[in-house]
Amino acid sequence: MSTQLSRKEQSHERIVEVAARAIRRAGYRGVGVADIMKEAGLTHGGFYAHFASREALLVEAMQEASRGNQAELSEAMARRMVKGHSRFSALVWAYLHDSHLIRTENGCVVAALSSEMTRQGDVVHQEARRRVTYLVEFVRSSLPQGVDPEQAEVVTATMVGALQLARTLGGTGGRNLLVQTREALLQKHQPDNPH
Amino acid sequence: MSTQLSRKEQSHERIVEVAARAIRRAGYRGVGVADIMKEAGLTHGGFYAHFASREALLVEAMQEASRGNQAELSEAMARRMVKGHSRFSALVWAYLHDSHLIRTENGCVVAALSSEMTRQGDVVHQEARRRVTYLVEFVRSSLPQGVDPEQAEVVTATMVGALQLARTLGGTGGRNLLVQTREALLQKHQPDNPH
DNA sequence: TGTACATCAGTGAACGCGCGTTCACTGATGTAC
DNA sequence: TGTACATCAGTGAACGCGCGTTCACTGATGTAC
Repeated sequence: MSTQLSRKEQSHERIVEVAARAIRRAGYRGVGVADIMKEAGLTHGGFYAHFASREALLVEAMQEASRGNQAELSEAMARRMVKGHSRFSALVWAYLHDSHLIRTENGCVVAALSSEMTRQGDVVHQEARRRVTYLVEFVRSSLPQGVDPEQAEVVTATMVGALQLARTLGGTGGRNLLVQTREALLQKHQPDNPH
Repeated sequence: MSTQLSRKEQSHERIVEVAARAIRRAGYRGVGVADIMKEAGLTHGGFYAHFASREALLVEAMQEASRGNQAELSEAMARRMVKGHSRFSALVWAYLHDSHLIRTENGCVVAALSSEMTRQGDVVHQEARRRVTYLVEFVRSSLPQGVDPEQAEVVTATMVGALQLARTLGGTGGRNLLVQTREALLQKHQPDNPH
């Protein structure tokens, strides 16, 4: 597994990781070729030895962001499940945690970009569809037993929407919105067991 | 009420109406000074006789978009209420109607822009907060009697999120997501009366 | 072990284009007498 | 009613800047013998 990465592969990975953060912090438009390369410790001229176009980077950045966030979510959920939370409760608390109000660059790529997704070129939009589907399936796999699996779409929409509205409101209003959303989701899908 | 508008005021209104559609179709970045002026039948040079800056136009465009969409929503709801729908059912059907999957330029400005709102300058972000609050209050005023008014935030988040995910998915997947969201909202908040 | 050459990753200047903003000017409308 | 002038809305050229993309070149690493 300890695959040796060539110098070029290391650079490539570094660029994608930087872009995966930038795309969630600043949106599609906030990802500039020169800025990304600079933050990765390189100069912009070398970019096209790594990617066919800026769009190609955006696609890789979305994949990397999704992968990274999924890993963080899973870890945070595992910590909560150890403490007795159900998988669903752990998901709701991890996804709608107050920390995501400010630190968007490590957060959910769908929540960070959803209203811009339909305005991108074909390849980016197609990757966006995959990221949405992936998130919905992750939510589905975390629903409590006995809950209709078709609820996954609605739960996902609620969490994504709540995060966005809370971020826009910010401050107390934003935190309150998260509180209410967590309570509503947990009450609806496991009313007897708050954990 | 039939206020006579001066020639300049008429132009101003036309520009804002064009921008209110453009901002929902193409996002903040999709609103270019030259394009908007052209679509309003003017040339770009005259822009700064109407607005202090592009940002000032964005603020007015958001207000106009919100006002216009609110009017359309209310009309659509009234038509459904005449047919026996409850106010809440009418809201859910009007807001999550399939037609909003494609025609975004007349749709909800919050759904069209939410993931970009936090990345705008202060004045635009501030107006965005107002638009979110306004939408939440509209939803609150449409909740069925007996439902906790604090559910307004969650319902709004669900509707906004669902519209965005459905738009990204598009086609059958998008329409299915809307169907499931409508059913879930109606079942949760008025389980006995499907209307 | 050392030398000559090829390959490779990255550099930095330059190009072209779009876009927000400015400004001197024009043509139409309104006003004074 | 007509003439002279002022005001006003809009025009279009130009400026400056950012940004995606290209390309000739450099310096380091790897390879052949």
